[in-house]
Amino acid sequence: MKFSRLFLPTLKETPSEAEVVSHKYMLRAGLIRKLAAGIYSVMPLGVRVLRKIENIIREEMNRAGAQEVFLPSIQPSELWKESGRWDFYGKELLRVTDRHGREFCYGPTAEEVITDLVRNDVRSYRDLPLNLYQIQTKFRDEIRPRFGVMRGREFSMKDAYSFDMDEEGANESYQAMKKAYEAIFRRCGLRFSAVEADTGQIGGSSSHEFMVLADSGEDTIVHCEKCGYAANVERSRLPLPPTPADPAPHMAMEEVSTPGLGAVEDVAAFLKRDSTEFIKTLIFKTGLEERPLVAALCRGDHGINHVKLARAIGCAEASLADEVDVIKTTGAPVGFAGAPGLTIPVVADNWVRNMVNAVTGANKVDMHIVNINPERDFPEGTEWADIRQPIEGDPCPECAAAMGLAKGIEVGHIFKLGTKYSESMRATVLDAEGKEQMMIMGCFGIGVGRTAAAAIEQNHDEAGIMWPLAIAPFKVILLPLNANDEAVMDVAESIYRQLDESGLEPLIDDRDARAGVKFKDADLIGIPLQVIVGKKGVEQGKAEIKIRATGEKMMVDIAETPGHIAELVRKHAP
RNA sequence: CGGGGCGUAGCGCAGCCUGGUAGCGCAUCUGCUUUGGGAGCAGAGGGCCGGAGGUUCGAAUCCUCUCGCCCCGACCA
Repeated sequence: MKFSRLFLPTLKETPSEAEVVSHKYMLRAGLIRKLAAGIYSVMPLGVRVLRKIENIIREEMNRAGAQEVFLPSIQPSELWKESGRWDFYGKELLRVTDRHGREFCYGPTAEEVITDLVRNDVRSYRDLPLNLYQIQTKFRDEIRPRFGVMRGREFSMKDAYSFDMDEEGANESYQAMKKAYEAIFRRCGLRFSAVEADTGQIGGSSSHEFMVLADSGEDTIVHCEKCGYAANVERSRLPLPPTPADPAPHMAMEEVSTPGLGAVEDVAAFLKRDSTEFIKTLIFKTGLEERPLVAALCRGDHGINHVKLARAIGCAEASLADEVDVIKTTGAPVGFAGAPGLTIPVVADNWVRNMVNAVTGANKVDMHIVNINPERDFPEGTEWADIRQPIEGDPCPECAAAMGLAKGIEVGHIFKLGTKYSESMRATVLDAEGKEQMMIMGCFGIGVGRTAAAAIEQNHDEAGIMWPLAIAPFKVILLPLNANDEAVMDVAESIYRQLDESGLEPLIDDRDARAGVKFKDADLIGIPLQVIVGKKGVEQGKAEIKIRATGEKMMVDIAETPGHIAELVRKHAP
């Protein structure tokens, strides 16, 4: 491909809307342009990257026995009403009405459509297992799209759905997908972690998220260097705290005045106690009728994880109560709540249980209690659970080694769905005895554009993108520095032809531009290998090869350049 | 949804407070020079100042409404 013919408008300056690196470079390198909030056009260079990723996905999905289909993006409301999600999905579902007044939605996912397809055409256990996937545009009307294609509203996603006769088969399908995903992201050249994840509203027994490790990630994960355990914080398991070998004797509770001090840190400083000796009491709304408000407790230096709490309570979503509810339930303004005397249900984090002579709120303005001992002083019926946010250095649930925290970008998510959709939509097959059985389903997604963005987050420098070879839009860029010098152009073109014939996907910067411009653009768009052809080099029969990611440069004989490139491609291909 | 910010040429911005009919840098086009890290000089094109209404002799500028975009926040007691 000739640079002069390529629709590749690069930008010297970053458009003001971009905040994160991947977004900035995707705009500057001419990969995407914004049309509306969270909606982007993909330009030729961007399309080449997406196709690379898609093809890796296809190869690995096919290898894992899945078959590609292509489902409609516009889906009738009837199916969504049948699954119960027409009402449940809320405002993220973009609803449209056709000229006859029939309701449709733009598919944010395709469980309904695929389940409908399969239930109509699969009748026998002999047809299972079945795994169907597609790469399709999805639309989710996010409250706040941001970071370019990282959290867009319209985006391309690979979604796969597995159908099995029984649990065992479903597990096999799940494991096959997990293996395929690992292969996909490895081949894309990404550093990633498959972490245990929350199943959220979808339910089911297990779920893994594939996280590309990057500081700009929106998700936090805990991971153990020693044994490899890794989980989304929302799903993190924390072991019980060590029992103190020689606990101090329990002293009598006592109220102390803490005028105007509600926050743990302030009270701790005032009482000259460590925040680890505090018990924090938070009031949450549950949305449940039988217990609309719940008190959640954790150690002073810990935090409550809302998702873990919601799971412990058994509600859809737990959010902090407002001031009015706090006063109503505790009798004191925000900052002075404590478990003793509370009449609402109390859920306490496991790490609070064996605290001794701790400090907590007294449910009175400007008062705290010292020497509280949970087993002795907490209300009858207090529930104990793992509801807190992990912190750096927490022990691993598998091997007890200290764990670390990291930020990640969720590029893939795999779920065991169980019979959620096969039940609501009556997707059954006949087993060997001729009895109807619910199909056991799984679903598996990969964000294609997000994978590209994540690759940039992980592979860039001040000059621009450094594409991993496997997903680079071109593998090599030729930079003839003197477009007017026939000898230089001849050499560059001859190398270009040879690379092209070897399938090495070269791009040649044939523009009549200054060397600096070509270097800057080449670095920005991040082609992994650069071949620099200059006047002096040509006179000596040499060309220069530069590896974008490392900056490594080497002078090679012109005749041997294509061979060298081929060798480098072979060596650096993951 | 709440809060903050911004809409002026393809991109980055100034002008607005204190109304007088739009400017800078980059990019684009032409010519000459230059040519291994975003060249220099000379010239040129390109904007109903997001939109609507109002105030005024006169509005990018003041007022009202509206649309769009970006960022922050779901309260850690």
